[in-house]
Amino acid sequence: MGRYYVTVPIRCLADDLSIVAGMPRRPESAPSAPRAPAETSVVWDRPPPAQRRAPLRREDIVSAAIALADAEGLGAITIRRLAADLSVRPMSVYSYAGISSKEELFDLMVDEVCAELLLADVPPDWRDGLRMIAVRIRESLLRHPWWVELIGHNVLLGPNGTRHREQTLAAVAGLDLDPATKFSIILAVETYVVGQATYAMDEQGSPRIPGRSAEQWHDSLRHYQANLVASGEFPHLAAFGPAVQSSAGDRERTFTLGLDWLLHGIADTAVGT
Amino acid sequence: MGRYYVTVPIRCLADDLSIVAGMPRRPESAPSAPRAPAETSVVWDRPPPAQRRAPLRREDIVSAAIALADAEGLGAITIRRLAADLSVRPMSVYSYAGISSKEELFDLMVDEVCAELLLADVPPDWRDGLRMIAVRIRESLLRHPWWVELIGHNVLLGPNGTRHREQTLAAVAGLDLDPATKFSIILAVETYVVGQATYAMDEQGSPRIPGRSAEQWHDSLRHYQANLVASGEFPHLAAFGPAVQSSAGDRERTFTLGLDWLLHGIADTAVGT
DNA sequence: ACCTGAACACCGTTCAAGT
DNA sequence: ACCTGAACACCGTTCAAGT
Repeated sequence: MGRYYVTVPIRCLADDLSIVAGMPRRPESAPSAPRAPAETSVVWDRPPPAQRRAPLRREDIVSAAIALADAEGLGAITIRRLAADLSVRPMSVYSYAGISSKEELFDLMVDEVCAELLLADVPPDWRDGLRMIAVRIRESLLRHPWWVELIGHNVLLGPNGTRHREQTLAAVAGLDLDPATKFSIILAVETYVVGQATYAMDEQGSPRIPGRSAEQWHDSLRHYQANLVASGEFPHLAAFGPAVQSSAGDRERTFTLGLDWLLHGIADTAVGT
Repeated sequence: MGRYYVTVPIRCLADDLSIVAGMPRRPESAPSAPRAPAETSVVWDRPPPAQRRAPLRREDIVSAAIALADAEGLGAITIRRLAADLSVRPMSVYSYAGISSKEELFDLMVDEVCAELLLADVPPDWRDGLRMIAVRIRESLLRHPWWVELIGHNVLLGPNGTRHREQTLAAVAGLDLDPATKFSIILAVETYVVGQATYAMDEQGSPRIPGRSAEQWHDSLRHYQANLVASGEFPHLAAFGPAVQSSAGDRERTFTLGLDWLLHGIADTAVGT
């Protein structure tokens, strides 16, 4: 909780806080109480009716969903949980967000994150441009790990996703290549980034056995691996030692190395620069 | 249904069929009927009790789960559905598979798929080896699209996953580089493949609006994109035309191109060959 | 001891009823 | 017309009861 808050866009955070701070219309599900229990008290005893909050906007719901997914993972996103966070009934999430399924909420979340990818200026040099875009994507993926899970199923072609694609095309526009090859270049870079982020995910495995913690599970896995290596059937694995798990710094170094290799290969083979 | 059957390993298919062909112990949930309704008929009228099938083995359950996921997607995998397919009660899936959560079933499925990655011989040339491994991973990912969804969360370090890693390490063992760089090379190639497969997934989007088909949804998306392009705000996107969606052949060409770029970059920058 | 029926605490979504 | 309460048809998993 709060782990990613530092890096979440200010706007999202502000929206979310305003929601939390706003007077919830129905803090817990009071069984549709009558307007005012006039018989049981004097008016002065009763607090004034809560300021009827302005109706939820779609962006409020999307921001809250992103904050929830950042903090507790995609699995925590439930229409009912989201509704509770927003002090609203479940079905209101559908009507206020204007979605007709949970999947469409995910679409909105993905496109919102795509806004983080947009550059103020696209560098003139294609390598600088692609590198900058790649780094941006990586940062957003690490900031919103749930995006990795959605990226295969939730297309990136909402308004912000389209703007991002336009910028990526702009980055390679100057190259003297046919469109198909340009497109391959873009895809090669973007898929590389997505793959790196995907692999980075499995560091934070969820527990397999309900009672035990993720930490215990990782210990068991390490133990299992050590036994395998000790069997002697895995000489190359043994040569690498148990230092295979990597720190965040290692992962960034590996990412940069691979990106350089890829860009170098493109420059040398496709572009000829 | 049957869409991937051609490419599913023979063993899986055979296992699954034998299960289907085997006499289901309880075809539909008879409300725990008494052993033999002796009063209503003569023995000769009653069929002999179904041959008590040998207890399910873990591999039967895993094979059935893989076949189900191949045919209907990861979302179709439900303990209850799987139990029904195997003519068994839900809780029996847990006991016979020896799992303590659905997540562990996924772990077993992933490791089973890892067996498809193993090479009979690792080519001596590092580039040949990595290319062959990359192609193998890609083929398995396309054959089992659900694997893409699991790859971030379900570690690849079961018995078969470990064998696969050993082979990948063997492929680069001959290089005169420090272990960390070798590991970066492996990760760069594997993550590239995973990323390519991830992007290939979003061709087959699931429907967003319950009533409508996925086809209708894609049409709407195309229409939306066309409108965006028509607005004139996306000159580079417009220059590419609507031919952005790609055939399977295009995707394979893009994959191969990018893999060549990456391997070339590695050879030129890291290896110096 | 192994296995499992019934129950529990959830889901997303439908739909009829409210305003 | 917009909004939503209650209901429906599911989940994964617990746990006590069966064998």
